[in-house]
Amino acid sequence: MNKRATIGDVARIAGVSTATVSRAIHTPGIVTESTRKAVQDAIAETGFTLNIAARTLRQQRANAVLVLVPDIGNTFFSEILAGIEKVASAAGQTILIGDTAGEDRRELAFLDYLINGRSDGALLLNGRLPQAVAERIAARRGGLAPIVSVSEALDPQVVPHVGIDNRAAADLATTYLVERGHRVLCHLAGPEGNILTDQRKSGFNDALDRAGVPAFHLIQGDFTIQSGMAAAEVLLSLDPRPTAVFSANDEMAIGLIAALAMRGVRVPEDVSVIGFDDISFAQATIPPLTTIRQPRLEIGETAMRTLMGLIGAVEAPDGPDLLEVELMERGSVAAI
Amino acid sequence: MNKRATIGDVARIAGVSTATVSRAIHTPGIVTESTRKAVQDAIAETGFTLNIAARTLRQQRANAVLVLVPDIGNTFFSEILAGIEKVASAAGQTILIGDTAGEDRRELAFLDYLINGRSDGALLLNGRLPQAVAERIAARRGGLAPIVSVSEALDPQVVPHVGIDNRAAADLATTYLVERGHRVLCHLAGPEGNILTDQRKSGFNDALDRAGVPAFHLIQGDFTIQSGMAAAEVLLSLDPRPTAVFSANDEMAIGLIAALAMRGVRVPEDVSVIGFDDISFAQATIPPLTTIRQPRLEIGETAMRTLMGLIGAVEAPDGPDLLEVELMERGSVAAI
DNA sequence: CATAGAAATGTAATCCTTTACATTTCGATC
DNA sequence: GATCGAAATGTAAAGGATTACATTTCTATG
Repeated sequence: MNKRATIGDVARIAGVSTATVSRAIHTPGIVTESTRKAVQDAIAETGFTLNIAARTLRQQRANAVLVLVPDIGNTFFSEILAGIEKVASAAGQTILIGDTAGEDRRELAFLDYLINGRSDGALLLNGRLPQAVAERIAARRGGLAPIVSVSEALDPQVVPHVGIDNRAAADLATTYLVERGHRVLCHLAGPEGNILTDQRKSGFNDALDRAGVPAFHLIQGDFTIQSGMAAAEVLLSLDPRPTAVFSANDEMAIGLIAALAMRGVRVPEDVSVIGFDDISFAQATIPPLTTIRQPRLEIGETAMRTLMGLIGAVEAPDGPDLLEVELMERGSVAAI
Repeated sequence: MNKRATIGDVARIAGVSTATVSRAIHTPGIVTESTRKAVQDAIAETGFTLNIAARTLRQQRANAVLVLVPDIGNTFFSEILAGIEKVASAAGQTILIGDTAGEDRRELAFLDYLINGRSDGALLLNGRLPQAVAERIAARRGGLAPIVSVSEALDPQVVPHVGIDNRAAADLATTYLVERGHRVLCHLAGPEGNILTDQRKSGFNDALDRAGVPAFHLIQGDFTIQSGMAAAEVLLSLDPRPTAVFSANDEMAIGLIAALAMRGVRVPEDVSVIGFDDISFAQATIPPLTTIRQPRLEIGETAMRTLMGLIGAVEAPDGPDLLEVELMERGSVAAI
């Protein structure tokens, strides 16, 4: 490949100045038709592409946003990412995906992108904002930091948030079980210290309180298939034995159902299971998993729009930042 | 947030030149101990971070590589990405993940990163190299283009490739079925025109040829859960009815097993199923899925190392570029 | 102590684009 | 055709780091 063409090369060939080339590219409306044509031809001839680094340096704006994901392998995040990308690419923004793998060190390394000019803003799907960054935000004068938390809220919530009402959604799931006659319930919860765990747990409790159902159990998981499988044994040892389980996510529900099947316990005949998220594998369990669907695509889209509003790329959207969930009735819950 | 500190601010405070600051940061060995200390203090005082755009512009190198994924939601890719990231971050390289969503337009937009200076190289997980880019590579004089195809090979293979021997792995899976007495086999294949489909199909055929097993069926899927579910009906209508199915990936196998269960067909008693990939959900099917495990983490690591060799960031690794698979015996295949 | 050579540091050019400001060109109007 | 205002274009500075080359400082040796 030859040396890359610069805007200067294009200018020379088109017989105009570099300023005009830049204008012909970005604001074609303000140059003469013939100039535009000449520049276009010169670009085609040279195969010119804008040097992004030079633009970023000059504009002091990267036109890129960072998306921090705790685990890119978690299918739950993928559709949110799709929503983010959809809005981003339509707005000419690049997204940089950072997989923190749950490590603080990596979180910080990625959030550095905010100050080293690599990105203009960040979307946090990891439910955490390192102390150092939070302080920086607090110290910031004028305007919100260009950060939006998505799906998993922050505590304290120092930046805008887009997601669902987890408490209400958990209440919905639990009430669904209660309405079908279940009186001994179990909640397969997420890891301790996680805000989603707390919110869903509290929705579960609220629903039982309201229904006047006193007996329930809690099993602590960590959102993985494995922990769902491990929960099966605990569940079967419970007394009184629960007739229904509300799992805080689908992965654990899927693991639980598989482990129960291995032990000869039938779902939903012996025990009903309802999940949370509606990941794609939820429809391929045996039986298909009844679960709470999160509007993931929409969450991603809304979050990205909100962030762009913060950055000033577009005016802030006025839609809701808590989106509606949907209960997907499939085959894993039976009435008693 | 105050105006960002530049290397000039640091230099002034430390009482040295910008050149020395740069050296203190990148090659601390060549500055005096006291100078290094002064610079470090000044950096701490100002909260200075390198402006990446300026560095990229000056060095003509982005220290970033593009990873093109057809669908980030596919769990298969996540662990490969983890391997890539592991090697990348250890080498100070940033990875830019591009989800092409199978769209040519997006592929091209992302590959533009190679020429607009946003990335120094690309890892292709999508099995495709747009014609325009292939031509550019062919026209390139001196050295290989900084592109490596991963997992899914290119046709023609114009750049280095890292993955597994798909033909041999499919042969392994099929032979496993034959050895367990199955004589009427079915291959649930991937989408037409996909190189993985062809390679796995040919491994399936080879194994049957060698074993002298003539009867087999082919069902065309598209690697999705849905297509696996749809395959169940076709499978049951086949005559003679296959006793075992080799699915070209786990998603389809999982869909197939679920759909068979709905129809009251038992796995593995009535029909055996073997998958391919060993995604995390493979251990939570009922029964747990016997499958071919790809060393995804290792594939990602090797690919990234190979790419860095091409870029010149490190010397090229001399390891194999076709890695070993492993047959995971679980519960979905029975002997006849 | 003079001096050579090595080590440390400094100076200033360079990477490429955008954009404020200056200048030219054009068309319309009197 | 002179003049004015608008439209189009040009000039050159700025953005922040790296690095080739130049210079200074240090160390060791005769």
